Parts: sequence; C-alpha cells; structure tokens
Amino acid sequence: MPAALDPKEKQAIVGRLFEMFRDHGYEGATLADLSKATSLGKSSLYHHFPRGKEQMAEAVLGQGKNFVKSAINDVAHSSESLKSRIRKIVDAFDVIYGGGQNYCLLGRLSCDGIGDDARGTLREVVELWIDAITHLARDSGMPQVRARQYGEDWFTRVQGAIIMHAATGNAGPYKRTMAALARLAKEPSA
Amino acid sequence: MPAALDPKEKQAIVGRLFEMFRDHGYEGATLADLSKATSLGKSSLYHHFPRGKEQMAEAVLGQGKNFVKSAINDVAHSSESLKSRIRKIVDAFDVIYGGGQNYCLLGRLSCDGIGDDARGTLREVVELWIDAITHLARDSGMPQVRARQYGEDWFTRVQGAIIMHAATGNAGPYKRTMAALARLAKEPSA
DNA sequence: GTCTATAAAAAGATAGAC
DNA sequence: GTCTATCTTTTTATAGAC
Repeated sequence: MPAALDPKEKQAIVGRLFEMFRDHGYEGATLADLSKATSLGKSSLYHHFPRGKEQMAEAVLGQGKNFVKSAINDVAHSSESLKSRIRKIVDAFDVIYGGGQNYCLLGRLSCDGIGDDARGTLREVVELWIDAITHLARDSGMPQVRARQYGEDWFTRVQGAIIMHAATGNAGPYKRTMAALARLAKEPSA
Repeated sequence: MPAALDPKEKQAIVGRLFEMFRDHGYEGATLADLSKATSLGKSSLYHHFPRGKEQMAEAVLGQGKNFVKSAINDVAHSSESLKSRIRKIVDAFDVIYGGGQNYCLLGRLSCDGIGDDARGTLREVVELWIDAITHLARDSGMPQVRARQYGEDWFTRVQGAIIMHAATGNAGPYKRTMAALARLAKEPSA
C-alpha cells in the first residue's frame, strides 16, 4: 500500500497529472514535466506511483472515470426532467473541455502506448459516456438501436470536434455538437 | 539542396515516415523507429532531412496534402456526376484509413508538438478536405452556409470515428459517417 | 548517399539521507 | 513523504570514413 497521504492531496496530485497527460499525451509528458506540474520530486512521484508513468496514467484515467460516472452517467440516469439532465451534462462537458478549447484525455490516450490496465479503464469510461447519451436519447423517444447509435455518434462528434479545434482553432463543430444534444429535449425524436 | 536522389525513392521514404508518424505520433516516433522503418541509418535520414524530425514531419504532411488535393479536393471539383465523385472520395478514404481501422495523420499530429511550418501545412490540408466536402454538399442542393457546416461536421465525424475505433474497436461510427456522405448523392438536400 | 562510431542531452528509474 | 544525487537507457544529433 504505497498510498498514505491525505486522499484530498492525492486527488489534487492526480489532477495535475491529468492536465499534463491531457495536454501532452502519454509519450509527450515526461517525468520532468510531471514532477514540475505536481511540485513533487521525481522520487516522490515514484513513491506514490511505483510503476512510474504507466501507473500515473492509470490513476488519471481512474479519476476521469469517476468524473464521467458522477457528472455524466449518474446524471443521465437520475429522475430529473430530460431537459434538466441534458443541461447539467452539457455544462459538465463545457467545464472539462473549456468550451471546446481543451484537449480530451480519452481521445489523447486512446492512440498512445498506455498499458493494458489503463486501456481497460479507458474503454470503461467511453462506455459510461456512451451509455449516458444513449439513455438520454432513449428518453427522448428514440428506439433502442437508434438511441445507441446516437450515443456512439455523439461521442464521435465530440472527439472529432476537439481535434478540429486543435487543428484549425474552429470551435463551431464543438458548439453544434453540444447544441445537438440540447435539441434532444425539444424534439419528440431526433 | 540536400535532395539529390530519385524522387520516386524519396517519396517511398516519406511514405514510410508517414506511417510511423501516423501510428506513433510525433513524440512517439523516435529516430530509431524512423531509421528502422526506412531501412536508412540515422545519419542518412539527417542527410535528407537536416533539421531532423521536424523536417520529416513537414515532408510527411506535404505528402498528405498532395494526397488530399488530388484524391479528394480535385475529385470533388471535377465534372463527373455527384454520385461518382462521392464514390471515388469514399473509396479514397477507405484506402487511406483501412476502412476506419487506421489512425489519421492529421488528427494525430494536430495535438502534437510539431513546428510552425508543419502546423501551417496541417491547416491547409484540413481546409482542402473541408472545402471538398463543402463543394459536394453544395452540389447536392444545400445552401452555402449549411454546406460549409456540413463539410466541417463531416471532417469532425471522421476524426472522431478514428478515435472511437482506437478506444473501443467499434468501427460503426466510421461506417455511418461514410454512409452519410454517400447519401448526399441520393437526397435532394440532407 | 550511406555507413559506423561517438558525442551530448534528455528521459526513466533508483539509492539512501533526512 | 520528500529530497539530492546518481545511474541507466534512450534519444537526438554529429563526425568522418567509404
């Protein structure tokens, strides 16, 4: 059990690692970068993550999973009105993506050489995300198969929109993607 | 003029570099990797690309630009029927993306630390791509503003579909994205 | 134009003191 | 739990022979 410091502190450290992996990718984030970002020496990082970067990526994806579970999936399955759930979810995405200007940790790491455990968690996060949107689409009146496709395609559009912004600075696709989700609450079926 | 070998050979070398940058990203592709992939010693690579990886990435993106220009943009603006143009373009994407199983060089490098010249070329390639799809949408009967959005959003979906496949192995979004383009030829306006 | 050899820098990882 | 110091390996880059 190499963890024995305040969970709050640990979470804050993982949060800094999160930003580094998100912004620089797995290969692009060096130990020196991660050390500086956390204000911890390299040895301290190894104390908390004995298996090095690989374990740090796992922790970061675990935090991402917690976020998606609580701020996206749980909200989608809550008992609030469809409109209210969608608004909260769009807001959550806007926060984590800075209105479409940030990179996405999931998209970034999905093409990188992360370990098998991290990759498994990555898949779980994506599934939680898609399941949430599928549920919203279902509640808007779509039949199951179509709702599932909607969920997959909406995830797809978000990921692509992040790349679009990175490549050209154009945030239009991101905005339209969020607007499309909001329309689910207004149309009998989209 | 550090280039003085058969243009065909050079093109083949850049093609191998293309695959390495596409599959491993800019940071992830090491000189050792690139050397092995091209069957050229590191010194030989520096002979052809004196500024190292940065210049290699520029060459690779230049080749990508040529491809998008000739196999996508020129085709979109040709005098063939809309249906025929769309089929050729979908086929071209299927070849370069292996039916949605390959990574995309553009998406990959757009988040990496490439140099300013390479980034400029990257933007140009994306613009050629979007312009091509916009032109097809226009020809299908869409008004200009909507057609441009269609082009941007279609690029977005393709990029996202590549990430979806990388993250989960699901090629559905890629297939649906290609199918959506094909539908442009069948509907009076989509 | 390509190679072997080598240098210089950076990255990942560990030892051991405090 | 954190640090400084150190070590190993990898990566980038160059020199110089062929």
